[in-house]
Amino acid sequence: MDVSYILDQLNDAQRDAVTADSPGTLVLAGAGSGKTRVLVHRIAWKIQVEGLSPYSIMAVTFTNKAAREMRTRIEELLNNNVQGGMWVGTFHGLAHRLLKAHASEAGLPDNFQILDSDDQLRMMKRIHRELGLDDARWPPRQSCYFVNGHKDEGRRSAHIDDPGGDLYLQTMLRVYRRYEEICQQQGVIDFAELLLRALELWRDNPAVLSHYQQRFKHILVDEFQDTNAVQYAWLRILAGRGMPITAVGDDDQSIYGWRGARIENIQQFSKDFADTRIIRLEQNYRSTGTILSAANAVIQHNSQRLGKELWTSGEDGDPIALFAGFNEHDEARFVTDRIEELLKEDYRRADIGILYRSNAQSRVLEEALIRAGLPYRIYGGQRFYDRLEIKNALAYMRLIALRDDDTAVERVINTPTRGIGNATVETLRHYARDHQLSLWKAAVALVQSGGLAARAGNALRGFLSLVEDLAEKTAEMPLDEQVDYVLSHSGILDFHAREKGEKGQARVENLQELVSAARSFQPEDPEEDILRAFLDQAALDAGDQQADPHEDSVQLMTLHSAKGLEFPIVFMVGVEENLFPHKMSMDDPARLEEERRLAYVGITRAEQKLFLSYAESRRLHGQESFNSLSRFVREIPNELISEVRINNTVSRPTSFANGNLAAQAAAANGMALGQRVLHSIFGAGVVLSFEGQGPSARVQVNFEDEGSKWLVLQYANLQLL
DNA sequence: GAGCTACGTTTTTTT
DNA sequence: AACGTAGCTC
Repeated sequence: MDVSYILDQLNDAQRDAVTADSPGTLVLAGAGSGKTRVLVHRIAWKIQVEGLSPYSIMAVTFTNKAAREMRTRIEELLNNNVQGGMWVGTFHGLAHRLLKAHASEAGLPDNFQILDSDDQLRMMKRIHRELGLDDARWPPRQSCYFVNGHKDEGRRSAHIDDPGGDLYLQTMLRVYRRYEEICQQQGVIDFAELLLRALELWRDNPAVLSHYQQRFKHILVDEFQDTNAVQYAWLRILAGRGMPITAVGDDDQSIYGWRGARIENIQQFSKDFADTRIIRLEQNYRSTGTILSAANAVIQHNSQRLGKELWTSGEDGDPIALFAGFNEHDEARFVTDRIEELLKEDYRRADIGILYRSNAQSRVLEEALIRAGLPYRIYGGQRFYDRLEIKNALAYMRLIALRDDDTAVERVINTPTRGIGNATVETLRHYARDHQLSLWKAAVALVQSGGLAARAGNALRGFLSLVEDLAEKTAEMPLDEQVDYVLSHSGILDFHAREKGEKGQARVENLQELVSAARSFQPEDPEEDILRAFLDQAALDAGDQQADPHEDSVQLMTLHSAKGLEFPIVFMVGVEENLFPHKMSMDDPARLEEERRLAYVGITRAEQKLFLSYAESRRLHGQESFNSLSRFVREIPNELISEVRINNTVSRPTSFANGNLAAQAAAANGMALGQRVLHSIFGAGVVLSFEGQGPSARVQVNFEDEGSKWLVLQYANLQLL
């Protein structure tokens, strides 16, 4: 068979990585070095050349998007559907699949449900109330961090040492225990639990483990630097007896340490998996030589690296542009001005990415883009399935599937309002706690025993029969009709329609969108209960975060969400000390290195042109701060950078450290930045910037009607207002 | 049950 | 600054 198509068009290192037959293979894939390509071609190689059955291959990713992309590209390359039976999915997705197949061995009910982060937080709030913890002193969110943090490290409450007299640990431990108890009682599991249970399933059931050890002949793991302790242990236990494993990752792009990812895993790999071969992909096909030199220079300042240097056979390209704005508005205006120029040069809006460290920075940029009439799209933000109205609707669906789901009961027992007030719910909670029952069972018991006032009892009975009725009437319906029926008969649709303003309208539209989602939903396994599959998907899949890719628009996102993407033009904004690196990360060397990796990720997103900008003064969270240029920019060699001046001429930077020079110069000339002034011809405006002194002193004024202009102070005759 | 006010929060995000 | 939430009142 001719398999040259698998190796054609690959460079030597890529070819090595695709064909390596070592038991352990660690591919250190630099940014833009063709990582996904190598993974996909390696799978094709295993199937077509080594003769592995797709059934015996497992490929793990972190996001559903990455999993989908891998599937599609395998399909394209192999030109048919030979991937049937292959396990391709996220860690969470595969763990879920495993637990469904072995629910009883894993100690779960057959119809267990997934608790997403929002559900988890609500559950935690209930536990705090039950344990009499004051939310002000004990924030429920912190308890979630505590529980998740320990689960990510593989520790259950029973594994945590006696905290002795430490009140904080004592309390957290009580919360953790109770949380575990309640989840078990209700048959719900959170995201971290999904992974931990899957690990324990294999650890404690040798027969189950051995089944999968015999089945799989090769494991491939994407973004290995993002694995946490439990994911790593899960892979180790499966591959334990010499199953070949390929890990692909980049230690320089590890940016999720704060949520449990352990960069050490990639360093540990060659020690834990026998005869590991390390292959480096260093040739970059994305960026210009200048951009790569900058990226290499920055990342070199990190210790603890496996070592890698990106190179390209392409052009050096343009220097990196650096702009110092007077404040964040000035910075935003620079960005939109530049975008308008670029659009005249044949770039499309979608070619442009604006990257920032924190979400709060987007607002000013958005305002500037709107003012300039530039369509934009923000990545990330709230998931479709996290919206209030959608969660309400899904809560009814969840109750149809599993009545014991307390989170769902709490959410909709009085939504829409049906006269079940707080007092009734509180009685219910007590009864449930005292009798170790779910809220649903407690409600049934209370209604039957008549232990409630007549009005409350009737209202509660109404809720119970509503849910029973929904379940009964929709049992035989196709999924979308079922959703539609639930929306209208639960009263949720009317409830949200009655909300005033555009909010209600938007919510109704989202609910209608939920019906369409149900209509086009295709379960992976047609045998499975479709409602359950739909609910699982809602919990595990973020849905399409980037709505409508058809409209040509500028792309805004955090540096974190930019990982894996690329743009011909990149603006990295807010490159200031305290913001980037973020001040929360500055005193810990390890976290500072993670910030630097984030800078590396940002720089390497750019294909042709990279713009860096910062604001000498920035208002954030209502606080004005004056920050100097980010150390990461100072780590880029000067000759790669050209400083952009406000009048759009370009020159070499004189000094980087002059954070507030303009303000000082202005003050020396009796002006202040931000000062309102009047010009005899141009009218009123605000002083934006200042430079020079004596007869050459120039001032930049943003006039209300004329826009911003540089004027020689001596001749401008400005009147202070 | 709606509307008001006071208060807390605000790094990064997936599953 | 801006937004969400909790708790209060009518």
